[in-house]
Amino acid sequence: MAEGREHREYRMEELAREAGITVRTLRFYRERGLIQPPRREGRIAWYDDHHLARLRTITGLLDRGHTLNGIADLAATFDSGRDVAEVLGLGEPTEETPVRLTPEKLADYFADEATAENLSAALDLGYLATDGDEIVHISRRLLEVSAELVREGVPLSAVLSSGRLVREHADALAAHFVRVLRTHAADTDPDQLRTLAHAVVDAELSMALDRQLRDDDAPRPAPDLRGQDT
DNA sequence: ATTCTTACA
DNA sequence: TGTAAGGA
Repeated sequence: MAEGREHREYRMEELAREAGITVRTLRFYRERGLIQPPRREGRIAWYDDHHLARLRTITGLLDRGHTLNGIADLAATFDSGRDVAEVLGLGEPTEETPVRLTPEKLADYFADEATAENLSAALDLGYLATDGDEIVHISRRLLEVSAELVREGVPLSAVLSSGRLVREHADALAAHFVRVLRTHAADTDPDQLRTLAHAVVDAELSMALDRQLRDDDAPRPAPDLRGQDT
């Protein structure tokens, strides 16, 4: 019979055996903060599937050449990350599809750019969230684009900074569209607003890119993007 | 006697 | 990271 993913608990020796490490190594990892403290019942330490998944992740990253200290940084980053339910809320009406990733897959996307600092920034931006020992990226599109930019040589830190900037402007634009709708057409279906706003921004961005790419030898200040309301 | 920690190699 | 010694 195959072992279903149960919620059983393990004592040190059993957990270590399942994870393919020694008990000494297990304690070593715990001292370095690579795994969270076990549930303590008097003298004995109880570990669960959560810890087991983490241990397998650690050995996987170790095999990929990551250093223990590096993994410790990643672990700290993930443990400090908010939970997915918190970020995704109760089914927000976004068109973006989340992507579930293992830490290894994330390393595949960004290679050595997947530093603790960058991951921390991505968590802060809300791009990434932790769900158990897995990671969730809130938008497959943003994930793919980010990976592509990194492949093109853009540092991930710069990609994330750009994301933060775009986020601010997008927030301003969205706030403006909503304000206009509520002021002049309060009865309009919000879904129509999405479509119209998308079209406006897409067209304007397209033309803006044309302008920026064309006269790059004619120095010209960037157009100001500020919501000047009452 | 068992389970885990401390300390040392 | 292994192991011996010791607390609970």
